[in-house]
Amino acid sequence: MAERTAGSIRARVRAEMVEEIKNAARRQLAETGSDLSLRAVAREMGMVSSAVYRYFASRDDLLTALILDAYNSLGEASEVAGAAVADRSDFLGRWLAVAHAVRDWAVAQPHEYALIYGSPVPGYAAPQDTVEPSIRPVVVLGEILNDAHNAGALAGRAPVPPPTSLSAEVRRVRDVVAPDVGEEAMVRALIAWTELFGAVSFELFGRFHNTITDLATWFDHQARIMATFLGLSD
Amino acid sequence: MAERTAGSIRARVRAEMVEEIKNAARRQLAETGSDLSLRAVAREMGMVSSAVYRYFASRDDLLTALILDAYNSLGEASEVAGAAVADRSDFLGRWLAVAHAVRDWAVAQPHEYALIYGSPVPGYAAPQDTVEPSIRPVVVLGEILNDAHNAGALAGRAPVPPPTSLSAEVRRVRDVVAPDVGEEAMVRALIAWTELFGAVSFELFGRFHNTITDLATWFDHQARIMATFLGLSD
DNA sequence: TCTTTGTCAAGAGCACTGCTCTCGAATGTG
DNA sequence: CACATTCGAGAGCAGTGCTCTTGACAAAGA
Repeated sequence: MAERTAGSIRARVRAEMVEEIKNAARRQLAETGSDLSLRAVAREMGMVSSAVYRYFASRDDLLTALILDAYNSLGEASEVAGAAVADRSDFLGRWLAVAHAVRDWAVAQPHEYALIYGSPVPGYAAPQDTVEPSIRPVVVLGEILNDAHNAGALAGRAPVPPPTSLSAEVRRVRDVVAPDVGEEAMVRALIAWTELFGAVSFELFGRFHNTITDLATWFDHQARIMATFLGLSD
Repeated sequence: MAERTAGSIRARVRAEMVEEIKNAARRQLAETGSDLSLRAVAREMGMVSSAVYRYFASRDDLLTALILDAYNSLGEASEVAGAAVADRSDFLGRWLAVAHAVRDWAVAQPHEYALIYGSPVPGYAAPQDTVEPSIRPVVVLGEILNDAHNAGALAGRAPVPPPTSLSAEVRRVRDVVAPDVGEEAMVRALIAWTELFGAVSFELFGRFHNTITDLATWFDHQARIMATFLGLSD
């Protein structure tokens, strides 16, 4: 059995090695465009391919590690951006900050975004570990909504109650993410979340090619309109 | 030079062969999950791998053919669904019909949906030929919007004009897709389009796993709310 | 009818991939 | 110091996309 003593030198070197391999993999992913070759990673590190298997049991394992890192990186970016807005009652500002943070992160590392929000990799099943980090941006958005509601700043729109078969599930999400808001607001939030990531995906995957070129301005405009839809504006 | 006489026997056999290969590829794509192997396709057809290259110059070529077919298949499904609504002035009904057609198509052939709306394939650049078939669903949606506008059924919402740097591009899209509507309505349409495909992607790529289970009902509910957002509902 | 011409499938082969196994060498711990 | 563990290297297997050559076959021309 491996001892893996916490502070041991071996363990530290090993951790560094793992980090280096992941970095090389990320670099390769960015260069070749979503095509990750274990052998090429090994080559770049000046080692033989079989040596990499000392650190990752399989290519999928390495990919999973990258995916987890990406989720956490995006999650942290969202949280930082959301917390950076000084005026906590500027709910529109907070929403825009987080939305832009998500887009900026995705534009900066498109391949990692594709890794977590593109089509799932063949044969790859997301382990349970990815669930918690994957909802971090959603939690941030939920907090804003909840705060706005409690401040009475969530404009009441004509309520369209979800059909009974959905009601329970929507409420369960609500309880986790924005416990104080109504069902109907939670539905709108889910829609806004869908639209946000739809917009980022469309931009990154070239869906707006030759249609809209000033993508940053478009994203901002569209995020503001979605804020109104949410009931957040002014 | 190849003669390729239109009705020649050789040409007909060849066309059938191409179709058979594509079908085998689609079948394999559905089974293995987005992992297309030319050799496996050849194996399934009882021929050797090199023979396939008589019909497709490369694996990417075969993939491109599948992508083009998928675009046209989805486009036709949208058009048929849109045309099937007898009451042409039931704009909400028409919108819902097309939206559901898109989702139904995607759910029925998830791998082909992933092919065209997932992360772009490594190193693969969409040829110009894919542009026209890829906007067919958008054209259908634009028509509904245009008809609704001309019938005075497009509820006027507080106009949020796009910033000047976007205005020209939005108007250019408008002129192609729904020439009679205002800029602000066109923006809402683009957002609704984004949300629609975001919703389908979220469902197919498992983003709602363990969150919302009655996905068909959710999609319908959410499409109705987006219709209100568009200004379509009654 | 015989010959030419183009098309086709097959097979071998190249460079690449993920992955396994074995074998020495280096290394930290008792 | 000796032992046990960990590591990197190398060979090797089965798979991949793709190329090139070879021989069979069928459609058109003399």
